[in-house]
This record gives sequence, C-alpha cells and structure tokens, in this order.
Amino acid sequence: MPLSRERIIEAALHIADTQGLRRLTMRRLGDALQVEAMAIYHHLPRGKEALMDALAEHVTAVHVEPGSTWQETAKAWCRASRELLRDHPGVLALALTKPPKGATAVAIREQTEQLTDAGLPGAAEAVRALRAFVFGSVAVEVQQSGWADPEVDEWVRRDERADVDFERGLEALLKGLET
Amino acid sequence: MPLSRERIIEAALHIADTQGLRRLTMRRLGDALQVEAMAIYHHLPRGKEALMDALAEHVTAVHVEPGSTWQETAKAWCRASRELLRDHPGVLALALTKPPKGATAVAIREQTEQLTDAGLPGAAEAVRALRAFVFGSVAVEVQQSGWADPEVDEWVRRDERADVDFERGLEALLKGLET
DNA sequence: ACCTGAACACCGTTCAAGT
DNA sequence: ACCTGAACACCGTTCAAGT
Repeated sequence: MPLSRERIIEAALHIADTQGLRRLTMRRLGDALQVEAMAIYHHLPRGKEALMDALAEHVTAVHVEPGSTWQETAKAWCRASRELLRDHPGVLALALTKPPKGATAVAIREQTEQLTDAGLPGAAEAVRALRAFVFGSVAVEVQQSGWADPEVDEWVRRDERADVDFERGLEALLKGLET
Repeated sequence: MPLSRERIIEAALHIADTQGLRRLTMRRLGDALQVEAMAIYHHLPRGKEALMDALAEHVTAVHVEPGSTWQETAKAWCRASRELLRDHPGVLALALTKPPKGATAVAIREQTEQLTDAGLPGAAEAVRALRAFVFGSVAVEVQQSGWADPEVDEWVRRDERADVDFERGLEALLKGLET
C-alpha cells in the first residue's frame, strides 16, 4: 500500500488518540507507516504544521443531510460533531483551538446555508452558538473522563449522564434560538 | 530578583500568549528569565509537564465572592472565567483539555458549594453546564479572532457581538437551570 | 514521482560540579 | 539551597542522492 495523505492522517490520529498528542512525532509517525519520517514531507509539504491542520480539519469538518425542520438539521449536526470529537480526544485541543480553515470553513458555511434555507433568520449567530455548545460539552466531558476513577459503575453512570445532559442542553439551546 | 515558581509561570504565560505554545521551550523560558534552562527544574521538579499543569491551573482556578442570589454568584464566576481565559489565548488549549487538578479542582468544589449554599439543588450539574458554556464561548470567540481580518471596524464590531452573545447565552442558561 | 541517509539546529532532561 | 556546563537521546526539517 503506497503512502498517501489519508493513510498518514489515519495513522497520526491513532497515535494521538492512544498515546497523546505530545507523543505524535514525525519519526514515530514514519515508523507506524513503515517509512522514513522524511517521506511524509512529500505528501504534506508544510510538514508537522500541515499535519496538525489536517488533523483539526478531519475532526471538525462535519456534513449532515438537511432534516425536515431547521431544528432537526441543527440537532443532527450537533450530535455528529460531538461524536466525532469524542472519538478523537487526542486532537481535541487542536479542534477547539485552531481557526477553522479549508474543509471546516466550508462545512460551517454549508451549515449556515442549510439553516437559512430552512427558514431560520440569523443563522450565522445560531451556528456560532451551536458550535460553542458542542465544543463546551465535549471539553467538559473529556476532561472529566481523564479523572482517575476506580469505580467502573461510576464510569458508566457518568457516561450516560453526559448523554442526557447533552440532549437536555441541546433542546434548551434550540428553544432559545427560536425567538 | 531570585527565580521563583511565580516568576516562571508569569514568563511562560507571556511567551505562550505572544509567540504561541509551540514556541514555549525550557531554553527560551530560561533566556527570558536570564537563567540557564536547567535552573527551572529546581522550582518545577517534574519539568515541562509540571509547567503545563501550572499554566492550565493558573487560567482556570477562579474564585468569586458569593452574590445575593445563586444566579449572581454564577454570573460573576462565568464572567471572571471568560475574562481570564480570553486574556491568555496561548494556553487555552491546555485549559480546555487538561483534567482539572489542584487549585482548579478546589475552585470547582468551592463553586459547587457556593451554589448549594445559595439554595440551588443539583449544583454539580449546574457547575458542569456553566463550565461548558464558558469553555465553548471562549473557544469559538478566540478561534474567530484568529481568522484573517483586514477591516479594523469589523474587528471591533465582532468583539462587541461576542460580549452580547455571551451575556444573552448566560442569561438563557441560568433560566434553564432554575427548573 | 517517491523515498532514503546524512546532516544541522534545536529540544527536554540527567547529573556531577560549582557557589 | 540554588544555579551552571557538559552530555545524551530525541526532535523537525533540508537537501542531495538514489530508484
């Protein structure tokens, strides 16, 4: 299998999620791909900076099918975003912090248009509020899961509670955006 | 002026905020403090890991005086937290991502007690929701300010809008927590 | 076009040594 | 107790060279 941008990003995500972002180095990434680190520069010309950008984009560029109401569209987008971010805690810091570019910027514009087309005035403000809600929810949830926690039962209960908190908060936020 | 934990953290914050977290190195930090990098280890025995923890704590350990109602206390805490995080964009990624320990964990417990004492049932859930709101708001705001933006007028308008968005969202969230 | 090897400047950290 | 100097293993990146 030849080296490719996609394979590089996939391997990098795996390292970041399992070992932490600080352990994601070009040399280790090369090892994981059975290649010398320098080979990566051929596919990501700006090197590690380009890799970080690509990882952030990969976990923040979300697309959903338009629902029957703008509320349904917004919900689908929030749930999909949350799931994607939760699945990749290793790059969460990048996702919450890097200014949206490329595919992420496109996805934000797309979502704004979807809500506008579905009849929501002030869709740009709504999208910002929804993004803030998702970011904050995931940040707090992932932070908490990093706490030392010996009780497995506690774990499960805590996870389920994050789900209901998210849905409850989402519902309240959508109500607030209706006015 | 002798080296101290406080001076080290202050200098590190300055480097991170002005040049970015990636440029905060032990050697550069030593230079800024007019000392060899190795001297820092005497005040922060776990080295860079301890430094990162200390920076995260410094921008997330917030205390406020109790207000006349739990709503006032919560508002004061949210505003103070937002301001502190906004003042230090260089370590925002750490603040949103590192599990709360030490002074931050203490501050969270303190806030939960303040809200409980002021008569709010389920204060732990409320504190999580408030933290998520602040984190999400600041993340989106700082991300946006990282966008290329030639128009100064736009800048100002955008900043003011972030303020009213924050206050509006905070008010709505507090209403939602009353039930 | 795609990958390697050697090289360079820089990094975090240890440890013995200085005061 | 507090700081330095030298050393080590590791890092990102460049560039000429191989195929």
